[in-house]
Amino acid sequence: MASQRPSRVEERQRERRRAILDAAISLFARHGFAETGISDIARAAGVSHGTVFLYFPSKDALFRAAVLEPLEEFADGSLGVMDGEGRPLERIRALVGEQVRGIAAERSYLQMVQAAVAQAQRFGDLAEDVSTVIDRVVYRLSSLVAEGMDAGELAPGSSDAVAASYLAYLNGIGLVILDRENTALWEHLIGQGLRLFAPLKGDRDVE
Amino acid sequence: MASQRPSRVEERQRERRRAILDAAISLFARHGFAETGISDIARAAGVSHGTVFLYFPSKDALFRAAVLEPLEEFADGSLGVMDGEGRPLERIRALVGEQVRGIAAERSYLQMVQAAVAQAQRFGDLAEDVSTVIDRVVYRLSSLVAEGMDAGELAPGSSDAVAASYLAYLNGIGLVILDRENTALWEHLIGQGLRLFAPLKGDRDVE
Amino acid sequence: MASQRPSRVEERQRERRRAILDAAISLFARHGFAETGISDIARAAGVSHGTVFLYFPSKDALFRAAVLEPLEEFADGSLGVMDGEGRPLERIRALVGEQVRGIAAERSYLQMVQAAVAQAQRFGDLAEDVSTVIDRVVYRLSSLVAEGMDAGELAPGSSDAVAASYLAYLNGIGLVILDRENTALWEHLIGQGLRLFAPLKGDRDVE
Amino acid sequence: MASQRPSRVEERQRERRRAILDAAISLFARHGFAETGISDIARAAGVSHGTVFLYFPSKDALFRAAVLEPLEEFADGSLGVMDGEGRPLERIRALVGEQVRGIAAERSYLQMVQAAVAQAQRFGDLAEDVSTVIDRVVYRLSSLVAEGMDAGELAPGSSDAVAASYLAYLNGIGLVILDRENTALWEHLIGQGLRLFAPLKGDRDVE
DNA sequence: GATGAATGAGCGTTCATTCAT
DNA sequence: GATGAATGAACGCTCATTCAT
Repeated sequence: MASQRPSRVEERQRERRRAILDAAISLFARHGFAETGISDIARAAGVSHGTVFLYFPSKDALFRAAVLEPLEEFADGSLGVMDGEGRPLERIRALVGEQVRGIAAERSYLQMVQAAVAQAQRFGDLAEDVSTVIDRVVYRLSSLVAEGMDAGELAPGSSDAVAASYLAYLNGIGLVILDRENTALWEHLIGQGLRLFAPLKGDRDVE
Repeated sequence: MASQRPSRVEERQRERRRAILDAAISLFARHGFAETGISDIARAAGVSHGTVFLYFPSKDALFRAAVLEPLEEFADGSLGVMDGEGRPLERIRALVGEQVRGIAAERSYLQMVQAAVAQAQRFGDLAEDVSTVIDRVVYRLSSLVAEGMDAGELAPGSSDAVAASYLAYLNGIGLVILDRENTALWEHLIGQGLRLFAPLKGDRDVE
Repeated sequence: MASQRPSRVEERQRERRRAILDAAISLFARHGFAETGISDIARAAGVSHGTVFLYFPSKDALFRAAVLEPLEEFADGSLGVMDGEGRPLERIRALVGEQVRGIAAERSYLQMVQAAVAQAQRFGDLAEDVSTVIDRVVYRLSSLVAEGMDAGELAPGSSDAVAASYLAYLNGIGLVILDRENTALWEHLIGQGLRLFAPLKGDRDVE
Repeated sequence: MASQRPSRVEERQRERRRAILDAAISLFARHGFAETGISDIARAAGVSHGTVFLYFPSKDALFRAAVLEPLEEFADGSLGVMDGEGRPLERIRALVGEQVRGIAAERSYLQMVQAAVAQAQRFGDLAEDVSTVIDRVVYRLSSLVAEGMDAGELAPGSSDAVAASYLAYLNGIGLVILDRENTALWEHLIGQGLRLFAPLKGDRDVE
């Protein structure tokens, strides 16, 4: 069947789509939607600007894909960590450490997502779709937090609020802490992130 | 003297400038810089588009004012609370409560500031000026936190990291918590914000 | 009668009109019609831009006056020389010497007149009026040349063509000889101008 | 090879460039730089106004080309005649006859060149480039005149001044003699032009 | 009479999108 | 499928002109 072994043509097409999308993510993120031209993206992807429209029906659709695809990868990665092994607090520590360290490199991408959400009307369902993806992560995190509370590893409280506040914190540091090189600071920020989960004394072997 | 009582003309001009600036803040914040036309702002302010250029020399300058002027008000308010009376933790509690409750209404404004900072090159000194204003607040907060640590009200640690993480958190919840109506959640978010300061047991009479 | 002794107000008004017109001549000549703003003229004349419209009904009308008034002075001066005393060739020599030396300073004014004539449709009757003034000079010069021919001072021929060619030459050197400082060249240009009149041998005591 | 025979596309592009440039020359010359809109040129050339910017990067660049390209053709033609065969005076006669007859059709083009030179600061190097092209012609003419003087065909004097005065005269008649139809006058103007070279008696078989 | 704030038509230029090749 | 020439809507900004003060 054609669907089983992708022909060389299909492969080439996937590559081109990927090249265009990667260029779009990088440029939209760094310069914003309006300040990025289709021609800039085409040049960065090594195709003619006409070709971009073969793979994406409009600039808006390309932006949509540039926002959603990395977000889904982020969500999948996070769910993977949370579904991993170990006691709840261990998994939370792993999650926070990985995400805080990772977020420092993503300021411009985060900014693009914010812009997309901020202009919900302009970009149609995009904001909703972003929320859906993020909610999946928050929801899973909330249940992990609840587990930790039940196990006596975390101070009791609203697991939903804890999960939401952590996601907000993660975004916040990614967006406003501009000093990317100060690694001591970023290690402190991991500890600060953990404080939002209020781990109980006995477990405090870190920070 | 003429300089003591502003003439009717001067008053009218101040009003118009204000109307234009308010319209600009609202529209830039909701739709972004590039997606907002001078004509849109003029229409919203009830003036002709030519008039906008009587009050601001360019779209960039208007954007600059739209970003900086509210930011300075925010900074002044925050410094006022931190310089108030009471023990350090009391003042921190007052600050967090006020700011978290206030930030819910400012998502789109925050988004505009983020956009300005994200495109530092595009907007020249604006990003720097934003940082300068914010740093004033962070710096003051850091010294207040240090005071609290010394007084034994807060767990010891890096007061700079605490201050920075709180500002990031504040931004983060403003930007990503879209559910503005859920007041129970927002009250929880105040508590979560306080956790970043790690107040010591004895003082925990709230939440 | 009011018309006999101009009141102080009327005098002031004449002065202002003059100041505006002088500024307009200078600026239109140096920068062209479209590149000169009413505000530039007002500033140079020391009045507000609104005042310009009290003295001239429109920018076009101001341009018209800026072109015609100096032209009329030029014509009056030329006619004065031609109506002076002496034999025809003497008067022609005086005219050429004076005009060639004078034209070097008027390049930008000449350019403005050319622009006005070139855009006849745009500036309504202005081109016609310019022609009328110039024709008065050419006509008088032609009759002076005819006199000189009859007197045997100039080679016989079409006095109209001689007069027209001289006026064209005068304009031409004013417009294209950019080297204003080279006085030796300009003295030669006087001699070249006289050649257009073909003075007969016996009279050649100059150059 | 593709490079040998221009493809249909290349041909079409050359045509379009030509159409735009011709329209620009005509309109800039008749209405001036500022008074001519890109849209006017596009309409006259039968393309959309966006297309103009595919062929010329800016209005200024288009103006530059509109001024320089015909000037270079004029210079090449003139040099061709001066480098031709025959004794110096014969070649000068040929040059004057051809150029005077030709200049009658070029008033508006000349006016455009004048405007460009007059606003040297505005148009940057354009004025310089115009001078460079014209100087080539003046320089060659001066050496031809010197040849004629040495050969005893022309009255002795400053060959530079003669060449400069002739070029000025040519410009002058092109600009100020508006009566394009009066062919008798134009024939006289050829004779007047020759007078600037002061051909010596023996050769005077014309006029 | 003199001012300058206000207007809005019009400009040069960009760029997403279409389509003939 | 891939290209890039062509289009035209939309933008920021200027400035002649009007008119309330």
